[in-house]
Amino acid sequence: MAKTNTQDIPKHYNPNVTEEKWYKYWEENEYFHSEPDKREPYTVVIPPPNVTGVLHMGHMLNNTIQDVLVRRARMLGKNACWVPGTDHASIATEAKVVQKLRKEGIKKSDLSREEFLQHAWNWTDEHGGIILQQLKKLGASCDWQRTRFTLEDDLYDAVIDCFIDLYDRGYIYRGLRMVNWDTTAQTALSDEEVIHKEVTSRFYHVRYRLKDSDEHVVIATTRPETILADTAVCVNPKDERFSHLIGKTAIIPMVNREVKIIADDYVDPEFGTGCLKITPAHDPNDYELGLKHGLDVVDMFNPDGTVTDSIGFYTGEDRFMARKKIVKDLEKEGLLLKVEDIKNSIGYSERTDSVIEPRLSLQWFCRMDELSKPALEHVLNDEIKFHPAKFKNSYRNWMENIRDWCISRQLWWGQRIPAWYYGDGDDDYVIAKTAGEALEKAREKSGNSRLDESQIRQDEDVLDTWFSSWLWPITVFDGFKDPDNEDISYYYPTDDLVTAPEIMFFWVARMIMAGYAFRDEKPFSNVYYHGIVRDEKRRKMSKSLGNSPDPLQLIEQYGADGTRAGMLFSSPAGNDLLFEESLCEQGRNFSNKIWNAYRFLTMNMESGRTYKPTTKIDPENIADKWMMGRLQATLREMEDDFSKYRLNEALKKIYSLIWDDFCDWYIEVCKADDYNKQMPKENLERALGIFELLMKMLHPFMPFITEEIWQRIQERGSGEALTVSSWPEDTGQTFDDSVELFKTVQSQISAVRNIQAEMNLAPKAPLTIHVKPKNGVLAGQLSSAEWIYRKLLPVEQISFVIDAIKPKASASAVVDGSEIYVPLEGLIDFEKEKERIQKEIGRTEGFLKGVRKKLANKKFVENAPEAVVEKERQKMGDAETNLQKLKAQLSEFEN
RNA sequence: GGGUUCAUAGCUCAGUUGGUUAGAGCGCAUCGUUGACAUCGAUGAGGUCGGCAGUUCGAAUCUGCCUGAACCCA
Repeated sequence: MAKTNTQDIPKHYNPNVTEEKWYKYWEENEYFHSEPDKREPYTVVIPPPNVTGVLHMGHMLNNTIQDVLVRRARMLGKNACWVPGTDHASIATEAKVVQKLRKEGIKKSDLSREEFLQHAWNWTDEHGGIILQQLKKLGASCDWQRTRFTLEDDLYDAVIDCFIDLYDRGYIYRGLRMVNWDTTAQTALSDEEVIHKEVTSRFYHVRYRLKDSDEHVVIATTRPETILADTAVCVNPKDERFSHLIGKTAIIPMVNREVKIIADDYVDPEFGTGCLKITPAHDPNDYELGLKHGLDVVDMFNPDGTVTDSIGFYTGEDRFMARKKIVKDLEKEGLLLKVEDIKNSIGYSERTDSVIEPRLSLQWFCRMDELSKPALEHVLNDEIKFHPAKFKNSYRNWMENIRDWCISRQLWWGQRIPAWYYGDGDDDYVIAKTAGEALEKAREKSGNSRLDESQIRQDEDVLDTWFSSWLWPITVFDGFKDPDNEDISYYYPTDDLVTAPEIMFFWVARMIMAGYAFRDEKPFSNVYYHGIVRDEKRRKMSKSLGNSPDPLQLIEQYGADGTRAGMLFSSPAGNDLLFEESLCEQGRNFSNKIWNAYRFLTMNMESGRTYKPTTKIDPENIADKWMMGRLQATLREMEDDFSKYRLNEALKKIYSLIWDDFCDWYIEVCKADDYNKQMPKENLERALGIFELLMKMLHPFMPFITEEIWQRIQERGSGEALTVSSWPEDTGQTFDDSVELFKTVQSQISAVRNIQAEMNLAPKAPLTIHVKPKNGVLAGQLSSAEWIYRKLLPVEQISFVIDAIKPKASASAVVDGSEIYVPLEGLIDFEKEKERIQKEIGRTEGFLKGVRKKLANKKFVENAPEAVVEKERQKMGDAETNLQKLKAQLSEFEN
């Protein structure tokens, strides 16, 4: 039963108290916890945020969307399970720990692996997972009992098992390759972790002398320091300028190394000087050429990007300092001929932002050719659907040109590669889960049965974090440890994955590969890509730019509901979101509107009485039927929007239904006739019943205020929270006739209001209104709706007479064939009124012109479908009637 | 260089298979607080749908070219 007459409801809604209260209540009642049962499952795994991370705007958007989907599924009666968790983010976390230790005066190199990991775990235990607590503030309805971490024991083991399995299947190999080297983190990176940026560089033209000749060649390079590691000069064989030089010997400046001038089609004669310096150790293309032509490889950099002592110049200098120095030295020797600006693309580390150094090194790779096949096929055939579908194109493009994945990282924070070495040969290793197993295998492979544990050593490196994240939909349900367990059998494949397009390759593609590789099944059915949150200048919001508001502060200021609504208002699937705080303000205002609608209803309750909300509408009341018809129509439209992941559209519809229809019209017509009286009890109970349905429809978007109102409307037991209630039923009712009639009444009332505004009438000045309906049927219907006019306009007198005559001094309007006269004796400004009507005539004539032109076109009448032509005729007829009436009204003033 | 996407009101965006006088929110303008809400209400002014051709009875919507922007991959 509804509580009665709550006088103490404040004028403004305060979300802070409510939100904390209800989140606690939901958690205590374990509404978000899921266990397998007979219901249909609905499963979402969270894109695990970085364990060291804090909530930023992107997380907020991402998790709001997931929460909307999950909450709606729960209300639809599905067994909703949203699994939260974090990943260990090896590079980022290790960098943070190293930095922290440095502040304490401890160098990583002074610590053993075990000691360092202890520090890292301490750090993680202390600071990690803050972000999960922050998600609660947002209202995220995750099953917290299922929280996982990619580096916890079970998930660690799964990654090792996965590595061993793929190795046994021939997908993993170790090889010397040119990799992307991050000199700050001092580790290899995958291609996906490199960000290419267009920059302006200096292009240095340098002269190389030729041996036993007065001639020379000129090369052009953006990296003059690597001259010291050159092992050839290359020209295009078709380039006549240089054909006589092929086979001759050039002398590398500074180091005076003698190198051959070779020929290869790879060289573009148009680019630079047409002579290319070849540095196989420090450029991927040069490396390929080196292999082809059997060139020496001279490595001149240490892992940290400083020059090695084997070169003899600039020893220990950073690569960029070495560049400055060699430029000076070359200039001194007269070998630097020219410097120009050039635009080129440079790779930067995604994590440390340092310039990637192509580096030849021995790394572990995962072959992608086979794994990618089913992953591509099942996206192209919509077994896994992308929303919006346009992302299938870039997915396909990437998949078809996929290259092997460098999975080893020269770090300690992560799953250690289960490779064990027993000798110095390239092949002297075994893959094993434990040292014991490794020893056994090593003895067998080496044929040396006397090998002991001290003679084998495990690979020092760990695996790429994404090599654990790609298993996430499987490992969160322990699908590796126990492939047939109840959880994974029930929840897998999951339903929806919500993420940003920027990690399609990092994660989505690889999860799909893992799904088919390890369970022969997709990991999820739908991928919903949302946009990137940008500021008003279209810049991506980031901490370093300082252009991102603090999400928690937004929640503090506008409420989680307001903030969620603000984010969703402008986030169509796949499009970037230009975030403005005013959107959250709009969300907050909406909360307040709802609050006050409820406040108003309670003010109409008599103390001591009980009110039973009902959804049974009064069949005699067109406003009731209209409201219910609108509600049912919106329900169906939202259904359609959800099926297309158009969450912002669904939100806008329920927003408009509550604000425009329910508050501005329905509650208004429910009010008592007399301002001093209270709303009739039946009206109030029906309004409350509709209010409850509206709260259900809004709940996935704004969970807190809806729960608050829901709990205020009636006393509820612990199983009756809105969060676990059911989504409104589609009754199939449309009430078409009532909806149409009510809309007619609405437009007539608007027309009168327009007269009030344009004639500068006081809003409450009593009016006499003569309505001249366009036909007798309508006259009867409108008469029965007279009470609505009286509620919404300051009506003194109103009539609905089919042969009404326009009083002399009156303002008038034509609404869809019906006329409205408002006598304004003494108040009317004739010029203004003429202007009003003239404007309307102009509008109607413009419209008529278009329609007539269409109908005058023989080809249109002959070719267009009959229904379309008929519609045009109808429009023409209506417009002609309206126009004629308007002209008659105007002529009244001419006499 | 290869690929993808986009261009609609001052701003942010809808406009789903071609038939609307092209819609919404914010912003703007005018008016309005004795009781639901000024975090509000009423009313209104803003667009030759980037440009040029074409297909069609009919184009914001389809095709081509041009201009401008963004993203991804090398």
